[in-house]
Amino acid sequence: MIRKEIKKDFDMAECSVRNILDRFGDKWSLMVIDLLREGKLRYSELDNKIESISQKMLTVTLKSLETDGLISRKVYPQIPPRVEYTLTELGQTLLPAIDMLKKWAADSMPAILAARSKMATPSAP
Amino acid sequence: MIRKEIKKDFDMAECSVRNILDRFGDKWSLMVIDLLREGKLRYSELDNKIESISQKMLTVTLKSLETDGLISRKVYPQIPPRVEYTLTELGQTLLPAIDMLKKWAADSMPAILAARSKMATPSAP
DNA sequence: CAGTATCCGCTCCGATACTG
DNA sequence: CAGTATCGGAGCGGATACTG
Repeated sequence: MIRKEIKKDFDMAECSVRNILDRFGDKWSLMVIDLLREGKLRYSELDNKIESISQKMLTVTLKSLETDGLISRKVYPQIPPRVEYTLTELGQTLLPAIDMLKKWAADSMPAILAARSKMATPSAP
Repeated sequence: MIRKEIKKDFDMAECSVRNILDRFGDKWSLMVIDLLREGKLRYSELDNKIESISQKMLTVTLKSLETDGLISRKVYPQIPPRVEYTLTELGQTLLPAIDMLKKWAADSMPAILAARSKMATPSAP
Protein backbone atom coordinates (compact mmCIF):
# COMPACT_ATOMS: atom_id res chain seq x y z
CA MET A 1 0.00 0.00 0.00
CA ILE A 2 2.14 2.84 1.22
CA ARG A 3 5.48 2.92 -0.43
CA LYS A 4 7.47 3.27 2.72
CA GLU A 5 5.42 1.80 5.47
CA ILE A 6 5.98 3.04 8.97
CA LYS A 7 8.93 5.34 9.26
CA LYS A 8 12.16 4.66 11.04
CA ASP A 9 14.21 6.57 13.53
CA PHE A 10 15.13 9.26 11.09
CA ASP A 11 11.67 10.63 11.13
CA MET A 12 12.45 11.99 14.54
CA ALA A 13 14.99 14.18 12.84
CA GLU A 14 12.93 15.11 9.83
CA CYS A 15 10.04 15.87 12.13
CA SER A 16 11.44 19.24 13.12
CA VAL A 17 11.77 20.55 9.61
CA ARG A 18 8.45 18.94 8.72
CA ASN A 19 6.67 20.74 11.53
CA ILE A 20 8.03 24.10 10.49
CA LEU A 21 6.95 23.56 6.92
CA ASP A 22 3.56 22.25 7.93
CA ARG A 23 2.98 25.35 9.98
CA PHE A 24 4.59 28.04 7.87
CA GLY A 25 4.95 26.49 4.45
CA ASP A 26 1.59 27.87 3.44
CA LYS A 27 1.33 30.93 1.29
CA TRP A 28 0.54 33.64 3.83
CA SER A 29 1.29 32.85 7.47
CA LEU A 30 4.85 34.11 7.53
CA MET A 31 3.89 37.23 5.69
CA VAL A 32 1.13 38.10 8.12
CA ILE A 33 3.47 37.63 11.05
CA ASP A 34 6.09 39.74 9.38
CA LEU A 35 3.55 42.49 8.78
CA LEU A 36 2.39 42.52 12.37
CA ARG A 37 5.87 43.11 13.71
CA GLU A 38 5.34 46.84 13.98
CA GLY A 39 2.17 46.55 16.03
CA LYS A 40 -1.53 46.10 15.64
CA LEU A 41 -3.28 46.04 12.32
CA ARG A 42 -6.93 45.86 11.40
CA TYR A 43 -8.35 43.25 9.10
CA SER A 44 -8.74 45.77 6.32
CA GLU A 45 -5.24 47.08 6.81
CA LEU A 46 -3.81 43.61 6.37
CA ASP A 47 -6.05 43.15 3.36
CA ASN A 48 -4.67 46.33 1.83
CA LYS A 49 -1.07 45.67 2.64
CA ILE A 50 -1.10 42.20 1.16
CA GLU A 51 -2.50 43.28 -2.13
CA SER A 52 -2.66 39.85 -3.63
CA ILE A 53 -4.43 37.93 -0.88
CA SER A 54 -8.08 36.98 -1.07
CA GLN A 55 -10.46 37.62 1.82
CA LYS A 56 -10.91 33.94 2.23
CA MET A 57 -7.23 33.21 2.65
CA LEU A 58 -6.70 36.19 4.90
CA THR A 59 -9.46 34.97 7.19
CA VAL A 60 -8.24 31.40 7.14
CA THR A 61 -4.66 32.45 7.79
CA LEU A 62 -5.57 34.76 10.66
CA LYS A 63 -7.74 32.10 12.24
CA SER A 64 -5.10 29.43 12.11
CA LEU A 65 -2.46 31.76 13.50
CA GLU A 66 -4.80 32.68 16.31
CA THR A 67 -5.59 29.05 17.00
CA ASP A 68 -1.90 28.35 17.35
CA GLY A 69 -1.39 31.23 19.73
CA LEU A 70 0.84 33.21 17.40
CA ILE A 71 -1.42 36.23 17.01
CA SER A 72 -4.27 37.59 19.07
CA ARG A 73 -7.54 39.06 17.88
CA LYS A 74 -9.28 41.91 19.58
CA VAL A 75 -12.83 42.84 18.65
CA TYR A 76 -14.28 46.26 19.37
CA PRO A 77 -18.03 45.81 19.64
CA GLN A 78 -19.17 48.74 17.60
CA ILE A 79 -20.80 49.50 14.29
CA PRO A 80 -19.10 49.23 11.94
CA PRO A 81 -16.97 46.53 13.54
CA ARG A 82 -13.34 47.00 14.29
CA VAL A 83 -10.96 44.08 14.73
CA GLU A 84 -7.30 44.41 15.49
CA TYR A 85 -4.63 41.77 15.25
CA THR A 86 -1.35 41.71 17.11
CA LEU A 87 1.49 39.30 17.61
CA THR A 88 1.47 37.36 20.84
CA GLU A 89 4.73 36.95 22.73
CA LEU A 90 5.08 33.57 21.11
CA GLY A 91 4.56 35.12 17.72
CA GLN A 92 7.22 37.70 18.40
CA THR A 93 9.79 35.04 19.10
CA LEU A 94 9.58 34.10 15.44
CA LEU A 95 10.75 37.48 14.22
CA PRO A 96 14.50 36.89 14.59
CA ALA A 97 14.24 33.75 12.52
CA ILE A 98 12.23 35.57 9.88
CA ASP A 99 14.79 38.32 9.81
CA MET A 100 17.53 35.80 9.31
CA LEU A 101 15.67 34.25 6.40
CA LYS A 102 15.04 37.64 4.86
CA LYS A 103 18.66 38.55 5.21
CA TRP A 104 19.70 35.28 3.63
CA ALA A 105 17.27 35.84 0.79
CA ALA A 106 18.54 39.35 0.20
CA ASP A 107 22.12 38.14 0.16
CA SER A 108 21.59 34.98 -1.85
CA MET A 109 18.80 35.56 -4.29
CA PRO A 110 21.10 37.14 -6.86
CA ALA A 111 23.31 34.05 -6.79
CA ILE A 112 20.30 31.78 -7.07
CA LEU A 113 18.89 33.69 -10.00
CA ALA A 114 22.26 33.65 -11.67
CA ALA A 115 22.59 29.89 -11.25
CA ARG A 116 19.06 29.42 -12.47
CA SER A 117 19.54 31.41 -15.66
CA LYS A 118 22.87 29.77 -16.32
CA MET A 119 21.11 26.42 -16.34
CA ALA A 120 18.61 27.81 -18.79
CA THR A 121 21.29 28.63 -21.36
CA PRO A 122 24.11 26.12 -20.93
CA SER A 123 25.84 27.29 -24.14
CA ALA A 124 28.86 25.07 -23.60
CA PRO A 125 32.25 26.79 -23.94
CA MET B 1 -10.79 40.44 -13.40
CA ILE B 2 -8.04 40.10 -10.85
CA ARG B 3 -9.16 41.16 -7.46
CA LYS B 4 -6.22 43.35 -6.69
CA GLU B 5 -4.72 44.39 -9.97
CA ILE B 6 -1.12 45.41 -10.05
CA LYS B 7 0.47 45.56 -6.66
CA LYS B 8 1.65 48.66 -4.84
CA ASP B 9 4.84 49.59 -3.13
CA PHE B 10 4.32 47.18 -0.31
CA ASP B 11 5.02 44.27 -2.55
CA MET B 12 8.64 45.23 -2.42
CA ALA B 13 8.51 44.29 1.23
CA GLU B 14 6.43 41.19 0.87
CA CYS B 15 8.65 40.10 -1.97
CA SER B 16 11.38 38.89 0.31
CA VAL B 17 9.18 36.57 2.31
CA ARG B 18 7.45 35.53 -0.88
CA ASN B 19 10.71 34.52 -2.51
CA ILE B 20 11.74 32.42 0.42
CA LEU B 21 8.44 30.62 0.45
CA ASP B 22 8.43 30.15 -3.27
CA ARG B 23 11.82 28.54 -3.07
CA PHE B 24 11.57 26.54 0.16
CA GLY B 25 7.88 26.32 0.87
CA ASP B 26 7.68 23.06 -1.02
CA LYS B 27 7.56 19.80 0.81
CA TRP B 28 11.14 18.57 0.57
CA SER B 29 13.78 21.17 -0.33
CA LEU B 30 14.62 22.26 3.19
CA MET B 31 14.76 18.70 4.38
CA VAL B 32 17.19 17.66 1.69
CA ILE B 33 19.46 20.58 2.48
CA ASP B 34 19.28 19.78 6.15
CA LEU B 35 20.21 16.18 5.45
CA LEU B 36 23.20 17.10 3.34
CA ARG B 37 24.74 19.21 6.07
CA GLU B 38 27.01 16.41 7.24
CA GLY B 39 28.46 15.79 3.81
CA LYS B 40 27.80 13.88 0.64
CA LEU B 41 24.94 11.47 0.23
CA ARG B 42 23.98 9.18 -2.59
CA TYR B 43 20.59 9.22 -4.21
CA SER B 44 19.62 5.98 -2.52
CA GLU B 45 20.83 7.23 0.83
CA LEU B 46 18.61 10.25 0.61
CA ASP B 47 15.79 8.01 -0.50
CA ASN B 48 16.28 5.84 2.55
CA LYS B 49 16.70 8.66 5.00
CA ILE B 50 13.55 10.42 3.90
CA GLU B 51 11.35 7.41 4.28
CA SER B 52 8.21 9.09 3.07
CA ILE B 53 9.42 10.68 -0.15
CA SER B 54 8.67 9.25 -3.57
CA GLN B 55 11.36 8.77 -6.18
CA LYS B 56 9.69 11.32 -8.35
CA MET B 57 9.74 14.05 -5.74
CA LEU B 58 13.28 13.24 -4.67
CA THR B 59 14.43 13.58 -8.26
CA VAL B 60 12.47 16.77 -8.82
CA THR B 61 13.68 18.29 -5.58
CA LEU B 62 17.31 17.44 -6.22
CA LYS B 63 17.14 18.80 -9.73
CA SER B 64 15.62 22.10 -8.68
CA LEU B 65 18.12 22.54 -5.88
CA GLU B 66 20.92 21.84 -8.33
CA THR B 67 19.48 24.29 -10.84
CA ASP B 68 19.50 26.97 -8.18
CA GLY B 69 23.07 26.26 -7.22
CA LEU B 70 22.28 25.05 -3.73
CA ILE B 71 23.54 21.52 -4.14
CA SER B 72 25.93 19.89 -6.58
CA ARG B 73 25.65 16.54 -8.25
CA LYS B 74 28.58 14.29 -8.97
CA VAL B 75 28.22 11.27 -11.20
CA TYR B 76 30.67 8.37 -11.10
CA PRO B 77 30.56 6.73 -14.52
CA GLN B 78 30.43 3.11 -13.48
CA ILE B 79 28.02 0.21 -13.44
CA PRO B 80 25.96 0.32 -11.39
CA PRO B 81 25.89 4.11 -11.35
CA ARG B 82 26.85 6.14 -8.32
CA VAL B 83 25.67 9.69 -7.81
CA GLU B 84 26.60 11.84 -4.87
CA TYR B 85 25.01 15.06 -3.77
CA THR B 86 26.64 17.73 -1.66
CA LEU B 87 25.80 21.23 -0.53
CA THR B 88 27.44 24.01 -2.44
CA GLU B 89 28.89 26.94 -0.52
CA LEU B 90 25.69 28.81 -1.22
CA GLY B 91 23.68 25.93 0.13
CA GLN B 92 25.74 25.85 3.29
CA THR B 93 24.96 29.47 4.02
CA LEU B 94 21.38 28.40 4.59
CA LEU B 95 22.24 26.11 7.48
CA PRO B 96 22.34 28.75 10.22
CA ALA B 97 18.87 29.93 9.28
CA ILE B 98 17.61 26.36 9.26
CA ASP B 99 19.15 25.79 12.65
CA MET B 100 17.45 28.85 13.99
CA LEU B 101 14.11 27.64 12.70
CA LYS B 102 14.66 24.20 14.16
CA LYS B 103 15.58 25.70 17.48
CA TRP B 104 12.51 27.88 17.40
CA ALA B 105 10.36 24.88 16.55
CA ALA B 106 11.83 22.83 19.35
CA ASP B 107 11.24 25.63 21.83
CA SER B 108 7.83 26.68 20.62
CA MET B 109 6.02 23.65 19.35
CA PRO B 110 4.82 22.66 22.81
CA ALA B 111 3.23 26.08 23.25
CA ILE B 112 1.66 25.90 19.82
CA LEU B 113 0.24 22.47 20.43
CA ALA B 114 -1.09 23.60 23.78
CA ALA B 115 -2.79 26.62 22.23
CA ARG B 116 -4.17 24.46 19.47
CA SER B 117 -5.72 21.90 21.78
CA LYS B 118 -7.07 24.61 24.04
CA MET B 119 -8.97 26.00 21.08
CA ALA B 120 -10.34 22.55 20.40
CA THR B 121 -11.90 22.26 23.86
CA PRO B 122 -12.82 25.78 24.92
CA SER B 123 -14.73 24.55 28.02
CA ALA B 124 -15.29 28.02 29.38
CA PRO B 125 -14.36 28.54 33.05
C1' DC C 1 21.63 2.15 -8.77
C1' DA C 2 19.65 6.14 -10.30
C1' DG C 3 16.74 7.69 -12.40
C1' DT C 4 12.05 8.63 -16.29
C1' DA C 5 7.40 8.59 -17.65
C1' DT C 6 2.53 8.70 -16.87
C1' DC C 7 -1.67 8.94 -14.58
C1' DC C 8 -4.49 11.06 -11.42
C1' DG C 9 -6.39 12.35 -6.68
C1' DC C 10 -6.44 15.74 -3.51
C1' DT C 11 -5.44 19.96 -1.41
C1' DC C 12 -4.72 24.80 -1.82
C1' DC C 13 -6.37 28.80 -3.02
C1' DG C 14 -8.67 32.52 -6.00
C1' DA C 15 -13.11 34.34 -7.58
C1' DT C 16 -17.59 35.48 -6.51
C1' DA C 17 -21.63 36.29 -3.86
C1' DC C 18 -23.74 37.14 0.43
C1' DT C 19 -24.36 38.72 5.71
C1' DG C 20 -24.53 40.99 10.58
C1' DC D 1 -16.06 46.73 8.27
C1' DA D 2 -15.18 42.15 8.87
C1' DG D 3 -16.17 38.49 7.82
C1' DT D 4 -18.86 33.57 5.80
C1' DA D 5 -20.27 30.27 2.11
C1' DT D 6 -19.63 27.98 -2.07
C1' DC D 7 -17.68 26.68 -6.47
C1' DG D 8 -14.15 25.33 -9.36
C1' DG D 9 -9.38 25.36 -11.55
C1' DA D 10 -4.40 24.56 -11.10
C1' DG D 11 -0.75 22.12 -9.72
C1' DC D 12 1.67 19.57 -6.13
C1' DG D 13 2.93 15.32 -5.21
C1' DG D 14 1.91 10.03 -4.55
C1' DA D 15 1.50 5.42 -6.86
C1' DT D 16 2.99 2.65 -10.35
C1' DA D 17 5.56 0.97 -14.19
C1' DC D 18 9.59 1.16 -17.00
C1' DT D 19 14.90 1.99 -18.45
C1' DG D 20 20.24 2.43 -19.14
